[in-house]
Amino acid sequence: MKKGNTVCSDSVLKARKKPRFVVHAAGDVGISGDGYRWRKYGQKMVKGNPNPRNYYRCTSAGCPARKHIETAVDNTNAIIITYKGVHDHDMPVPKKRHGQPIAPLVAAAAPASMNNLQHKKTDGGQSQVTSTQWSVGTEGELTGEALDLGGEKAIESARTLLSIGFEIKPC
DNA sequence: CGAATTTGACCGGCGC
DNA sequence: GCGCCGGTCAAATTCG
Repeated sequence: MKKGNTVCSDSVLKARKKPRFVVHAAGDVGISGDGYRWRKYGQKMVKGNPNPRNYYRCTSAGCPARKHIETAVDNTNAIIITYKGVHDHDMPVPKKRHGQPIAPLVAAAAPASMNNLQHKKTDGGQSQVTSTQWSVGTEGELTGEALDLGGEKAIESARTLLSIGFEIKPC
């Protein structure tokens, strides 16, 4: 809609990337897999962070949920997930998956739990922002730090997720 | 064939 | 008032 020049096509023709999607942190596995389906709609290089920030949006129609994922500056193996908004629908069962994923990964639970809290706090449910920083170790090490704007609950949630994450095995 | 991902450009808001 | 940065969209391409 805003795009006037389609320079994009040129660039696209120039050289398309082969690798579909390169995960991120070491052993991330499902860091961004919160059970919902996200569609990447943008990527930007933010100052102060040599790593690009990825913008994801819930594929569900009408769902205002958004997710920003960026790699921590300090720890390249740590990612900062910022959730904005809440899902106004249930967890859509991924059609491509085996019917039902064993269990949502660590990060998976994060947003879900927080959503609950937010829902209570803001009946309107408009500008909720939840930042969660996950540090992924080498193999199955997962450390999560929930940095919320003032939510001990968020941290607790994060903790819960953490536990979940530990119990769940990538594969 | 359908869905998802990638990249560049545009727009709006905020700061100086 | 101008400049900069962050955030979002849309078209094209690729993969399952």
